[in-house]
Amino acid sequence: MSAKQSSEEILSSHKLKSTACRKTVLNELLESETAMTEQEIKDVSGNLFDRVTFYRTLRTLEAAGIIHSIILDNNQVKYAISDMRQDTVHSHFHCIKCNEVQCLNDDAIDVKIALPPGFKTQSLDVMINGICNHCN
Amino acid sequence: MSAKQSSEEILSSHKLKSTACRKTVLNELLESETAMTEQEIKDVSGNLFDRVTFYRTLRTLEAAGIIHSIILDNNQVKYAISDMRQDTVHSHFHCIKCNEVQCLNDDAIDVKIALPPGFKTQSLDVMINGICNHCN
DNA sequence: ATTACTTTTGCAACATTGTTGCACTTTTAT
DNA sequence: ATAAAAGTGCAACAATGTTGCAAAAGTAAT
Ligand SMILES: [Mn+2]
Ligand SMILES: [Mn+2]
Ligand SMILES: [Zn+2]
Ligand SMILES: [Zn+2]
Repeated sequence: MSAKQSSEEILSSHKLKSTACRKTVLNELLESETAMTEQEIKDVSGNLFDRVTFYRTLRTLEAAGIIHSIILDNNQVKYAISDMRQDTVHSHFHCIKCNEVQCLNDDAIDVKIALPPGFKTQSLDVMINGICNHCN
Repeated sequence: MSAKQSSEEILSSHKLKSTACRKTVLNELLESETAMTEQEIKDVSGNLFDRVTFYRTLRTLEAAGIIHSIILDNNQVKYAISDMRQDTVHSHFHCIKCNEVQCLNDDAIDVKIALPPGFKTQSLDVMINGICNHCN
């Protein structure tokens, strides 16, 4: 809610050390309108770090709940900043033309489930594939 | 619909050659209640084929629309037989306890979407994570 | 500022999976 | 049975995931 936090603030509020790689990744994701692949983040930030460091940074940020990963049909993995609220349903839009992915406002989606007896829902992911506003 | 087709019938109806690997994969998936990983199919069928052949077989069957792949959070890929009807929305249940995945009857799910202007939906995937009837 | 402690990083190394080219084998239609 | 078309196994390489370990950097106390 309210003003956008800085990467430093985010890291310290999660009790994570403020390191160059973490700040870089966070800054790129904070600026980006859409979810980014590891490679895309590396490309725009200048490939400054070892790939293992990058890998571990993404794992750390994800484990802390700061970012989340989105897996696409084509096995591509994209990352996006998580907003604070932990909804049961989270949804993404994937443009089949430009391949961009963006998190959707969760109350844009209303899902009703009628599961067979014995099944219990815990969380719900929705992936909408289609054409985005830019490509339309 | 109605009686279950044999793997040979399925293959010929899609104008695909009837080969040992394809029949094996199809038979395993036809028998299975739940979606299977490539490794699981190999394991139960005795690892008779080269991994490249297996890989290509899965691609071929998927391209033909005979099977479809389901990608999980943990980057695992599972495969399941596709039924004939091509619905816009397809949903899966993923048990977080036993890791089994199954296709859901699509009319068990009702999704209402309110996308921002300019966005057009083409297809919709729903992944329900929870506890399955066996693990409950 | 220096020190001591904790965490992160880079590098090597290895596993798994995806992917292609090519020669050989199998399937399918004549 | 023969020939054309398609599939298979193998080698080879790319991309990604994953761990151990010693060096480097961050953090907090002196
Ligand atoms: Mn998201
Ligand atoms: Mn399915
Ligand atoms: Zn687009
Ligand atoms: Zn289960």
